[in-house]
Amino acid sequence: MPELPEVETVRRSIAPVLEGARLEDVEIRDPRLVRPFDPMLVARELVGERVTEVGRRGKYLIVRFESGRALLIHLRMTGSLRHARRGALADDPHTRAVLRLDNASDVAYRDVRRFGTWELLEERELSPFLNARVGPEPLGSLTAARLGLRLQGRRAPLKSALLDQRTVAGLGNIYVDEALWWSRLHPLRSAGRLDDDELARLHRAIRRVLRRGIERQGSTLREYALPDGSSGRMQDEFHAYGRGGEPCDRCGTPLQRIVVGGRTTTFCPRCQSAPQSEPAVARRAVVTRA
DNA sequence: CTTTTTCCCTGGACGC
DNA sequence: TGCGTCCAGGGAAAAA
Repeated sequence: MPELPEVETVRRSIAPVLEGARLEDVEIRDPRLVRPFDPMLVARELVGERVTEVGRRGKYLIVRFESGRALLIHLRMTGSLRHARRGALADDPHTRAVLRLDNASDVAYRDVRRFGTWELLEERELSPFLNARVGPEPLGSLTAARLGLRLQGRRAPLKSALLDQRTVAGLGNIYVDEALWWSRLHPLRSAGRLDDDELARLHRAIRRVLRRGIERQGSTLREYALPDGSSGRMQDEFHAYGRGGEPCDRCGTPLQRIVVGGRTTTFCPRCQSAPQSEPAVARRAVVTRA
């Protein structure tokens, strides 16, 4: 599942390919990708554009063009970008769109589950679009105090608040579970009730797991791959995600698997204990044996 | 306003 | 071998 480290890895790999290139042809095979717009019209708008910069905001890839317009690519669950010589990726049944570049190569968009989206925005639309959906960049100027302000007054479970992209940009199920494990915070803690020390731990842990994720070029579980088809290696360093029933790397207690806000959540019931003051929250949780 | 629920989508794993 | 069922989950939209 592409989260901030995966999207940033894709950005870094694909930027040198796209920047300066002109789109000679654009084929949008899956109309769902650009819904509710007409794929033929979107493709026609893109042809002839020259890429000036490939950026990222949260989990959005931002392909900027000379005209000032921008193509926002969201990979959602199983989306990926591949780069190869012309025509090499055309036969893949999961290729949903192809950008033909003027340097004799193609960038193909693959997406098995078709949740991904492409949005072509005018220059003036870009900031409003992103600001309405995405909070501060955790590897940017986010401080523990600012994180505290984002969580202030929120009664939702900490896990749910962190998955909300407006709280902090770019976290998904994997990196939230990892950050909560590192910060020793229970996923069902009320989001607005962390003290300063806990906020500092959480802030540090979020930055730690995201930085490490980028260093390891993301986590490859099934579909995620770099544009050259290679895999990330962060999955080898998971302490919580997907490890229900396995011993905690800190204390040996079996990790527990629960569902929070419809998302599978794995944590250490000993290291990440809920405080006495919030028993009602813990009791409401749906707990299943790992 | 906030929070929760439903829906979208495919393919791999699993039970029989 | 095949079929049915469950599960993975980001985020928009609807419901509460």
